[in-house]
Parts: sequence; structure tokens; C-alpha cells
Amino acid sequence: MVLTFKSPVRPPREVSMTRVTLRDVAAHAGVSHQTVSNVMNGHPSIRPATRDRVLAAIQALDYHPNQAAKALREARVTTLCCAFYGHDAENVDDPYRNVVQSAFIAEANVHGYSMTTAFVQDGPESFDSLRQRYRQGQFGGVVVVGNTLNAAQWQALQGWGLPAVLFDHRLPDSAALSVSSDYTSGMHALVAHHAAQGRRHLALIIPLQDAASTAVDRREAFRAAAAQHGLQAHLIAGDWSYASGEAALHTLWRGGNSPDAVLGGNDRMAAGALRAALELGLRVPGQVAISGFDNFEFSRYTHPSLTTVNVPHAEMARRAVRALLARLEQHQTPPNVVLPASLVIRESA
Amino acid sequence: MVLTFKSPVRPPREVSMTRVTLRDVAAHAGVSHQTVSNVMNGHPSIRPATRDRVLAAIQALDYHPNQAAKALREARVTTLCCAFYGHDAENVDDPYRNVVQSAFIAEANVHGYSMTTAFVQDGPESFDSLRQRYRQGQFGGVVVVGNTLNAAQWQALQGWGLPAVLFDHRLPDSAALSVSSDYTSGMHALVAHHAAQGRRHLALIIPLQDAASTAVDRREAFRAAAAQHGLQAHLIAGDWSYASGEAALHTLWRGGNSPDAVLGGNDRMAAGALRAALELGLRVPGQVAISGFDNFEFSRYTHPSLTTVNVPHAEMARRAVRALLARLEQHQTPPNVVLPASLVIRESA
DNA sequence: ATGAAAGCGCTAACAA
DNA sequence: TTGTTAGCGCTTTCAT
Repeated sequence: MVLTFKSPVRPPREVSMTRVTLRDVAAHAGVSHQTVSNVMNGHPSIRPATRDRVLAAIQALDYHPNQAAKALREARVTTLCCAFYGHDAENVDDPYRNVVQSAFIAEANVHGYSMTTAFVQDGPESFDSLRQRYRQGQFGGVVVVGNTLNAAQWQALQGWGLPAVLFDHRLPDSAALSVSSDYTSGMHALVAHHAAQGRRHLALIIPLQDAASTAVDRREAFRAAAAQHGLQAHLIAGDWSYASGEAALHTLWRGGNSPDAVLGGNDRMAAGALRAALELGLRVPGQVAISGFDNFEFSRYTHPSLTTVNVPHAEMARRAVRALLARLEQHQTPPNVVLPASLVIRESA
Repeated sequence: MVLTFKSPVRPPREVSMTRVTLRDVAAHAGVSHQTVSNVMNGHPSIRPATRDRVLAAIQALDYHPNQAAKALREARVTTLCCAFYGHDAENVDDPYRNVVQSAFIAEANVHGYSMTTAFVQDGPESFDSLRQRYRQGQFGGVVVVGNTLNAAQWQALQGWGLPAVLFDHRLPDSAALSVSSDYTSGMHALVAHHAAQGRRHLALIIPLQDAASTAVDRREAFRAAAAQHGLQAHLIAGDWSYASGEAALHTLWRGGNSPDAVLGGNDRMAAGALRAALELGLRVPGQVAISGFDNFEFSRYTHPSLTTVNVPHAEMARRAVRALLARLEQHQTPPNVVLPASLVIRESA
């Protein structure tokens, strides 16, 4: 275990700010500081006259209660954390992270909390820095994003006493409080749509080894749904990137026996496959249908626009924050949340 | 990577965390609590033996200094704020906000600060809530995003004593410390490229009334550059949205005298225009060139991919944070930053 | 080199 | 109903 005794960066210097305190207000209103505190916190049993005098003083002095003092005294923080596990902070373009992070922040703000962000790299040292920040009182609970988190790591979080919610990921036996989306149903609806359009041979571009539930669910549902509809099903490797989608389509067409529908495991790979197909002169969806998965904004901008499966990322994020707050504020364990993932039919399939 | 997670030094217990304080460590090490404080802060003049004993106690008790107490005592705060002025918190898909916000957060974290986010609506009430949060000690400085901020509002921020940096926006006479990008040069390069490709009649889709420097710079540079190259130049209204780009192209082609190059004022409008052009059966770039502005990730995903102007949003964001920290920590006023915006030639123009 | 005292701004508990 | 006292955990100042 590595403890940081000295901050690696230079500590901020003092910022000059005229601080108006409870006592200043009290003096101005001719009451004790406790009375001011009571007024601030809406305590009962304050004479209206006193109350008015205090409020006037607060106005006059432009008083604002110091949050650090409050936090220290009440031993609680109004900050949450979203921890991106295994994500790269530098990869600023990733729409998944951006959408989800923005929604976390907005929802936390709605409830009067602020949201800080941590990027946790693969490795115990980085994982431990999350614990340090928690123990230092930098946040009171965490939403963990990162579908490679395993049961042992979840247990570690629990061991720290850190209230946590797992986002877009499930653990076996519902070991963790989680908010996820029903990729299985989404994939079934998508395959059914391809079948209804007369497609007979489907290929899914997706990481083949990835053990994350986001990948596993899609792979297994794809196979099951294809079997159910009596369709030929084919998996081909991709790594979630645009380029891997392009490459996969070229690979598919290099060998004979090309599919008549290509399913991108996410929108980016679908966009790559779409581009590759158009480059080959294929008519989409005439000769080959192409579909995505995620429904990020850009899936409307391709030509043809992408048929895809909507994953309600923002709503999931909001639910995750609410679940965390339920644990934190009401000390209750809310049920796991699974939101539907629904088919969005556009032009490409 | 398989990791073993050490169980916490103290066994898992109730969610209520008993805090280990300086005094606990002091007692364990048989010294006074200030000695522990001195060790923590790397003070000189500590006997190695004492120091080791203290470190051992810190390890043994898993001590982490309380940030709230530190902040209270030192009257400083290690949180910054990025304030999105006139942005909608609900609009979670906006790549501009997402990219910029992510970069702010990442850069702040690099320097040991956390970053909170505020959405400031148009109106004095919302603007004042920013001041409240500052006065409550929720953050020590702000990066203001929102190119409708005027000089009076900037002056208000200054009046509060709130250290601020203006992002992607300039005020007349360099009234504000700002970080922006050279849209003028970017637009000149783009127009020169269109001219070099033999285009003679250019149309720019852009808000016609918008007084923000982001819009004004692009409009004026477009006119100047087109004149310089002896090109026919034409402005047509758009509101930065995908749909408005589509509509603008249809409008252009409904009247006769269609341009041979359409410049989207941003990538989204360009994508909309591109789609509309393809719908009309136009060959791009054969019959009409289409270009964007921003170089967001999806501009690589269209077919043909978008020629555009790269705006270094993430780098701008990093610079803004660093400029703010220079003000905060070194009490110096760094110079305004203007980063280059460079042409990215792809397939569409 | 180390310890004691004071107090940052706030709230909880009790006293008046 | 209001005021007084006592800290929350930390750092600064000053004494030892």
C-alpha cells in the first residue's frame, strides 16, 4: 500500500476573500451566533422580530455559510464521485464517457450534490487512490463505471465502507447494487427486425473474448435470437473502435459467403462497417443491412442513417445517482435497476 | 490482469466510518499531534526515529488527513468550477460541452484539484447562484464557457473577487483573461483550400445575428477570405444544429444559382448539409464540396468524411485551467492564449 | 526537535 | 426563546 504523505503538486496558496461569518452577522443583528445558525437552518422557536433582524443582517453583510466548516462539523460531505475504471482520461472524445459523465453531474447537482470524477487505472495502486480520496473525505459515495470490475474489487469497495453503485455492469448473483440496461432484449428485437426484413445471414462485430456483461450479453443474445429465427449467425472480432468496424467488414467480404446483415456491436463499429460497405460499392440497406448499438447522436448523421438499439445512457446515469443517494441518505438498499434497450429503426437496416 | 486486493487494515464495519485523526496517530506513536502534522507536511527538523515511528503509526491506523478540516483551517479550497453560461444541462449529447468539460476535469485532476460544474442560465438570478457557491467556498476559481458573456458580466465576476478565465470567447480590448482559438486563420485556410480546388461560389451556413466571437470571427473571415480570392460568397442562416444544416442546403438548391461549395459553420450543420446533398443525388465532392468546422470525432464517420477545421478544444481547455491556476497560485496574470485552428482535409472537399 | 495553545466557522447540547 | 459552552480535525505561533 502506498500512502501519499505529501501532495505531489504544490498546494494552492491562500486566496484573499473577505469572509463574513456567523459572528459578524450576529454582531450586526445584536444576537448570538447560535441564533443566526438557527435562522439559517430554519429552526422553529425563533421570534419573528429576531428572525427578521437576522435576515436583514444576512442580507446587509451578504453572508454565505462556509461549506468546509459545515462539512467538518457535520462529518458529512455533499460530493459524490464517478469512478471510471479502466478508462483513459485523455480519450476526451469518447461519447460513452462524455454522455454518462455529464448526466451524473447534472443529476447530482439536481439533488444538491456536486460530482467529482476519478479515473481508476487497472492495478491495485490506482484502485487504492480511490480509497484514499474517500478516506480524506473528498466524497461520500461512488458510482463505478467500468464493466471489467470483478466481484473481488466490489468486495474491496464494500470493505472500505464506501457506498457504491455499479453502472452498466452486473455481477453474478446480483452481488452488487447495479444499474444496467437490458441488452439481451435489445439484441433480440434487433435480430427480429433483421429477420423480418428477410435477412438470412447475420454477422455481429464484437470483441470475442471480452468478459464484460456489455459484451457477453450482446454475443449470447445474438446467438440465441439468430437460432430462434433460424438464421445463420456469425461472430467477427472488433474492439469497439471505428477502425475495427471497417476492418471487420472488409474481412467479411474478402472471404466468400458474405452476410446480408452486419450488426455493429456498437455505433462506432457500425459506422466503420457502413463506410467500408459504401467504399466497396455495396448498396445499404439494399445489398446489406447495417445496424448499430448505442444510439449515440452521430448515428443520425451517417448516410444512410443507422438503425440501432437505443441504450438510455443518460437515464441510467440519473438512476445510478438516485440509487446512490437512497443508500446514502435513507440508508436503504434500493433494488437493482434494469432499463429497456429499444430498437430504433432508421435507414440502414 | 489478476489482482489481489488487500483487505483493509481495519475490518469492514458499519457504513458510519469512525475517523482516524491526527491525535489517534499521535497517541499510537507516543508523540503530540503536531508532530504528526509536521511529518505529514514534510516539515524539516524531525528526528528520523520519531519520523519513522509516526509513519508506522499512520500505516497501522490507515490514517488519512481530513480535507474539510484542512480547507477550513487553511481558508483555501482545492476545487475549481467550470461554468457553462447559457448551456442546457439536459442536452447531454452536445459534443462541444462534453469534450470541453472532460478536458477541464482531467486537467484539474492533474494539478491536484477537483472540478465542479455549474450551468448558468441567462438571467441575473442564475448568475447570482454562481456567486453564492463561490462565497460558500465551493470553489476557488472559475472557467467561464459561454460566448454570450458580455463585458458587464465579466466585470461582475471581477467585482466578486472570483478568479476567472474566459473560454472560447474574447472581450473587446482584451478586457478578460481568455483562451480562444484562431478561427479567422482557420477560416482563411479553409476558403483558400476551396479556392485551390477550383470552387468559385461559396455558401456559409451560420447564425446571421449571433454576436458571439465564435460566430462573428467565422462570418467576417469568410467574407474577407472569399473577397481576397475573388470568390462569390453567400451567407445562409443556421442555428448550429444538424437539422438547420439540412434545411439550409435544401434552401440553397431550391433557388437557382447554387454554390459549388457549402461550408458548415460547425460539423453538425455540415453533416446535415452533406446528408441533404446526398439525398438530392448530388455527388460530393464532385458537384459540390462540403466542409465543416470543429473536427469532432463523428466528422470522420460520415461518407464522404468531412473536410473540416480542427479546433483544439481539449488543448484549449487544458490551457484555460492552467491559466486559472497561474492566477490562483502565483497571483500572476498570464497572457491571453490563442491556439491555431488548422485545416483537416478529408474527402468531402 | 517537540509540545502546548489557539482558533478556522460551524452546529449540537445544554443552560438560562 | 435565546445565549453559552464545547468541540469537529487541522495548522500556525510560540514556548520549551
